[in-house]
Amino acid sequence: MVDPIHVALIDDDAAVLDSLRLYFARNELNTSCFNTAEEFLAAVDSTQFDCVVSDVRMPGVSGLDLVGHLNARGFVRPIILITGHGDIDMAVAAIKIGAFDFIEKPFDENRLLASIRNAVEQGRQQIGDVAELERLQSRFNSLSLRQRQVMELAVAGLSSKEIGKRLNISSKTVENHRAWLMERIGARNLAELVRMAMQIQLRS
Amino acid sequence: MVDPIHVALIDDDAAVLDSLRLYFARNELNTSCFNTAEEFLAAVDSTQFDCVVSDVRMPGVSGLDLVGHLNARGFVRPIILITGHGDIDMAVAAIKIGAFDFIEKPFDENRLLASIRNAVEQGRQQIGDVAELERLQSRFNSLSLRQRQVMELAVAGLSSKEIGKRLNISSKTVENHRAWLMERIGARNLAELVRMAMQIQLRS
DNA sequence: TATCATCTGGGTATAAACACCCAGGGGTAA
DNA sequence: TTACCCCTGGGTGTTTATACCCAGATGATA
Repeated sequence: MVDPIHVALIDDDAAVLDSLRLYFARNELNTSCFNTAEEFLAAVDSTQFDCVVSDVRMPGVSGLDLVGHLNARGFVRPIILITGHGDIDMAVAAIKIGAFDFIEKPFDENRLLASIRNAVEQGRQQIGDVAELERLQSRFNSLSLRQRQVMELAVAGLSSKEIGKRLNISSKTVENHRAWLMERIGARNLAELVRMAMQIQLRS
Repeated sequence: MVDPIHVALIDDDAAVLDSLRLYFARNELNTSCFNTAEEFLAAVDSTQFDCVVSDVRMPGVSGLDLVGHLNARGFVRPIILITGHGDIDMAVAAIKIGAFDFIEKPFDENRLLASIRNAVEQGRQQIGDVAELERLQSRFNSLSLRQRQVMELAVAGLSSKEIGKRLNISSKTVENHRAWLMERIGARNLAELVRMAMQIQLRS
């Protein structure tokens, strides 16, 4: 068996919430229900969800707004939007800003279930990449200011001597920083360091 | 003034074709019309378009299929789909496979025009990147087999000595290849070489 | 045939990277 | 005060990289 799937379900209509939760439960989905996007946003950091299913039309923060907020927070789990009164423009806007799917009510419950399973499968793949990247980012963040400066210039292709001139320190000191930062960030050679810098989108 | 915009317009309905061409002409858009996606696909390599506007429902290759075909060919210009009988699922599918926009008929012609201008602006930006990348790719392709092999291993972080062991040649020969390929591909140091390798997605 | 690119390997010298070591000064927190 | 981390700079020796030079063998092409 795979890991249990945990779905965040958001809808201001309690009847929809109940009915979908029941359906999800029958299909081995673990569900957390929220009446508003705000409630969900308050809880999202403290719980691990595999997928978000949200209504579009809700008082306050709409489903579309929710996608924007989650993007801004760096929330990488897939978001499926459902709506009873959606139009094509809305659907296009939703997908463009990164919603995983946009489904019109009334819908075949199996259609939603299939989309969720799809979303979770794809989402879990990229979760691994994101986690890897976050570990890298935290290693980078643990570098001292000087080490970061030296890294940026080294990655730009400058020699220790050139870096020393830029930073007004001796090339020897640069070599020291260089060795320390390579060890800290876990790069075994310059090529690895450059790849790491590109992955965290290090810009001068 | 900016460069004139050249739009490829595809629809099996001659009336739509004529009416849109007129409207485009009045708005300083250069238009090439096609009755089928097949006709367009036959002409696409010999002409430079800034943007594609295509109907979805057409005999033969549909607008959705067209997006797939163009993606497969590496065609990077934005594609706007228009349709008279579209539904949300279709719109979602279109955007997911990379269509720039999906507009329902009847539509406000200004809405289409705005989307085209948007598309062209965004498209032209990435065209520059793509052209740059193609120049890089062609420089890489001009490398000899040995040079490519040495580049791959150098980019992986191996020293000339290690590369020599892998390829069963002397480290001295590797150094020669290394210098030659750096000059050819235009890399001034290892860091640049690694970045180039990542851009062309060089895999071992 | 002659030329050109490529692959091969060497020589030689300088520059740079790398791996260790050392120590003083400064700030911060237990 | 002590301990810790950071920045600074140096010493020393080894390993690589880089930049030139050289030339023979090979294969394709004009």
